[in-house]
Amino acid sequence: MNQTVTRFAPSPTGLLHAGNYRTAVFAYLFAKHTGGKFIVRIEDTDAARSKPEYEANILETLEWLNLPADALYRQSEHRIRHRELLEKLVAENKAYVSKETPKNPGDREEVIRFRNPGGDYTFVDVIHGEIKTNVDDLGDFIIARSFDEPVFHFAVVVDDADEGVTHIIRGGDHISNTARQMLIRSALGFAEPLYAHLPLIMDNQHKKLSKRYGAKALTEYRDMGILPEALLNYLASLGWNPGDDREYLSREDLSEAFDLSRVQKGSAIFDEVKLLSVNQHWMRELSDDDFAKHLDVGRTTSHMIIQLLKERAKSFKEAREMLSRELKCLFEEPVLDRDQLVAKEPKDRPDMTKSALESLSEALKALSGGVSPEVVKDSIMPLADAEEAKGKGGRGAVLWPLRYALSGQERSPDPFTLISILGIKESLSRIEKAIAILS
RNA sequence: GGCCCUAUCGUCUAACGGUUAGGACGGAGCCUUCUCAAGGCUUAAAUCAGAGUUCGAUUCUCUGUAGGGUCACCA
Repeated sequence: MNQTVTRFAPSPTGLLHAGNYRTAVFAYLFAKHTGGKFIVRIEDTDAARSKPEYEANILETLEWLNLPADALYRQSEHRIRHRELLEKLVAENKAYVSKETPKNPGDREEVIRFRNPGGDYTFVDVIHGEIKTNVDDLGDFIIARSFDEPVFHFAVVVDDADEGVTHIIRGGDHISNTARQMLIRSALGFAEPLYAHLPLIMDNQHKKLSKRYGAKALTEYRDMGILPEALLNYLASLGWNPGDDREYLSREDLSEAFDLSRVQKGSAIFDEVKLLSVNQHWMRELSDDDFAKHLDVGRTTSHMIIQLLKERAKSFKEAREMLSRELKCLFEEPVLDRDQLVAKEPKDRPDMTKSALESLSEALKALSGGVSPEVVKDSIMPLADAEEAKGKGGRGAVLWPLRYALSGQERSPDPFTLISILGIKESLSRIEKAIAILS
């Protein structure tokens, strides 16, 4: 029968954070799961604070997350309708124009107040069950600053009804707004929608995520190289689970499995460490081509280098940093330090390190062209094992100088992989230079 | 402070009223290993407290406690 309609209704008064978009994710997934529509409505009734660049950022982020809206509205486009209904309420004596003494700059001398009948009200929240409130101390609250300037509570009710929203999925911080919106709704004679108030997302101080306390704009996550799949997956897992042990769900998996009945009641803390680990998972799912595209560095990156990055990096930002730090030696010749080059065991025997490098060099000369790490390993390990058998310094007596000669780094990928990536010729040249230092 | 919401490992969470309370991230240890990373194995870690209902409560009820949200001519 009637199709579900959900909406995401952000106000363009700042950059939005994970908490905001988590509600968008849930509203979107619920709509998709039920074969319904997902509406985005920009709540720009506060002309003074609304900014076009914030609206642009919201739309850009939604596109990046790939949460396409079936319809896009701006609340300001509905002024005429709002005015019409405001006048209707006043004509019916359900609201009235009230003389005021302005308290703050910008306050009007005349506003429109709702005639509050008072009493107890109960509504059924899809997630929390029955929630009851007493509406007496709300008084005759303001619903518009003038006939052309409705206030949030009024505009939301009208727009949700006009746009046919069936499920109002929003943050739990709106629970206390629900009663007054129900009052307006029923005065207007609109049908009652279903409410689903999501648990809030908290920062590590256990406070509601907010711009003020440093919550990141979602675009910052994009800029640090988090994949939209990862953010979507992680956001969906905050306050919801698929009912089985799956941790990594694609957009399709999520739309398929998402249901309001498994939404958590308690708030959740946003954990960037876990987000990073989810991101690593999705980075590894990428093809080499897509990985290189996201990596977005000038140089070409081979399959093997991408493998190294997939093993290590949890974000593309981190991957780029690795390319200019521990993996730098793949692209430029390292500067070697003599003391570092000499094997730790046996101690202070540069002569032995030198002869080890010389035998390695000989062994490598037997190879040519493109060699896999396995081939390199096969030709080199016997030398290392022989050293170990002699009991002088173990494999490290051979492998450490080798790896250091190639990388100039205390930490790096293993020497077999390095040789395979660098090629025999370049590797031999680096080993020669290391031998020269020891001579 | 009033009103409202919530309560399982550090974090995200699972568990028809009956489980050795499970998984994931993070931590620790071991294996692998010249280093780093990855991988494999193992491990520590939780039902907020107190009553009640019940043969039996993580689960239902009440009280307390704690945390959070909200109290605008913002949304």
